[in-house]
Amino acid sequence: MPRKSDAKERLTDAAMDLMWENSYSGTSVDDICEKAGAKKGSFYYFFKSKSELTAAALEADWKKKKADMDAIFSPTVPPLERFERYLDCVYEGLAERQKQCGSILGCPMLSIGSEVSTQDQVVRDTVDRILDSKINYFISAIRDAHAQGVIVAPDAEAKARALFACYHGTLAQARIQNDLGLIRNFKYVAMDVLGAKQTSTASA
Amino acid sequence: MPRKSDAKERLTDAAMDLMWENSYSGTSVDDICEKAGAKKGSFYYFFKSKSELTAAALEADWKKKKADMDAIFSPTVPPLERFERYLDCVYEGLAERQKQCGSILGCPMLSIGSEVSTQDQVVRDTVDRILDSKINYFISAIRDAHAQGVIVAPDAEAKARALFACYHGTLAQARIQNDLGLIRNFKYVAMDVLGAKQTSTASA
DNA sequence: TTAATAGTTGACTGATTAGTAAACCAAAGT
DNA sequence: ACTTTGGTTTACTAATCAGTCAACTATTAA
Repeated sequence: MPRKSDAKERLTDAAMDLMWENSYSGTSVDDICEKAGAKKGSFYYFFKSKSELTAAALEADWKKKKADMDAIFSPTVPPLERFERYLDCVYEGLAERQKQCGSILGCPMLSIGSEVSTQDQVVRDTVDRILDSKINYFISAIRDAHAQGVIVAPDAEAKARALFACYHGTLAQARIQNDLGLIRNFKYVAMDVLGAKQTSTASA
Repeated sequence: MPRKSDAKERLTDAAMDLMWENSYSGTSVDDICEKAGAKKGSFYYFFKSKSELTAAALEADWKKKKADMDAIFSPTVPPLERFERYLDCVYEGLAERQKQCGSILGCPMLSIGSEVSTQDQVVRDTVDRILDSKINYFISAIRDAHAQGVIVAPDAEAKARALFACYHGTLAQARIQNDLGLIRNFKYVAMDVLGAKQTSTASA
């Protein structure tokens, strides 16, 4: 067997990075190749189109994040604390990224998904499926919280969808206004939406 | 004075239409010109760049919508009913548009704003300002509702921001999933987020 | 009627776009 | 040593991109 390469991973990483910061249409194959330190020939050796690379990049990104989510949303941690930890984690990540590029970037899944939804069925389906996986963390945490009587949410799925929407809307606004404070504050908004009595972290 | 033209308006209309359905980067000046029935020379006679045209298009779009919002959020209508009417109106608009192009398009301000935020300061500022105007309708409706004792929201602005985020998040998800039902259902989610006891329209 | 004004047109850059194809190269198995 | 496998590289399309410019034309006020 001949030499093996990590160029494929470098390409998906570069793609995620650029598309997160800019956008799908605003990121060219040449940009991706340059950032990945690969030539265009290599790009099309691994992927048959920009669309397919994007789907692969989103998938790879999710795979990494999923591991963290599994830990954060572990049934061993109290349900409302799962949200607190998750939101802290998101905050940290976005704050870190802001230091590098100067901007709050929001949720790549939502930005990219929203952009391509009318134009690229392959990418859209990928995003759709990933978001669907993601919301399940919310649903079971809410179900557990309800079962433990710490919130009232007979329809856990509906509540999860509301929170999910609120979360994504906040990230989008934080991106537009480049305001990290919106995300910092969201922990309290989330508890309010969930109808939780104030927990360890006090609200304003 | 020589002949006067409506080409400028045709161009901003076409731009909004295309960018709403697709995206900023995904919409070319040539596309806009073709849809508007104008030549590129005319485009650059009226606007000095694609970026400036976009800002003008968003501004013109907002000017039209603002008139409707003023009517819907009139202090003469009961505060919670303002939201119901507004959300019905949004629903109608998106459903209509879906018939034409087959897709739920969400909120153009948010999609475009989110896309260009890291790349185009002129457009970003425009979006930022418009969103800021828009949230004021929410704030005063919530303030009125609180004053009338129909909801409990001592911090009207915070509540408005939460609802605003939830609203935008829902529109974005509806776009990604191409699911009008999310918007249909949002009226009830909104009332829940506001903490309103069930009004005329019953919830699920 | 004429000249200034307001807008239109088409032909043109030069850069960038996604994608292709063939030559090339390095390692590992035989 | 040599061939197969897995990957890289260079050079290339043909289309599209934002933006320019000079020539043209329709209107109207004087």
